[in-house]
Amino acid sequence: MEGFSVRWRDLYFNVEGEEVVRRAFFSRNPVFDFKENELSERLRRYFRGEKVSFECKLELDFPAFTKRVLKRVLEIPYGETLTYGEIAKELKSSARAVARALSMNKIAVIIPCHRVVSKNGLGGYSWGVEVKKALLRLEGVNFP
DNA sequence: GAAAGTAAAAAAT
DNA sequence: ATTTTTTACTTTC
Repeated sequence: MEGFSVRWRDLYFNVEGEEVVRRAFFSRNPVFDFKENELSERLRRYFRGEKVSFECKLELDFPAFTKRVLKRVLEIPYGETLTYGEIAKELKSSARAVARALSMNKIAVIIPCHRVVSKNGLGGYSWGVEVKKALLRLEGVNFP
């Protein structure tokens, strides 16, 4: 299996896939060899707190609605957040459906689903809300 | 096709 | 501040 892992605090961020990103997720231990490429370099800078954007090909093998949600989330700029409801309104859907679509996101950070929060509260995150909070703080967003 | 299951939001209490 | 509708989309019968 090809990919790379970069360390961030006490976690490892793993990206699976070379040309096309298949998955990206956090884990306690590295699951790939440390291989450098352009994307890993950007991620390293991102985790250092630099404002970087990721342009890479993603494998989105999802139903139509889910893809629309993910594509919209991809456009949220660094350091900004939207609520599930706001996205739902744009897509003429409901907050609950948007949340469900996001929960299928296999590609953390690169698809910035951590920038989607609930209206009063934080919402959820597949790799734990602590990670979500840490990512938001890294981008300069404050949370109670 | 129907019903359950959501990482939500608004309304009601 | 907690509880109860309302909500729409995927998944799984």
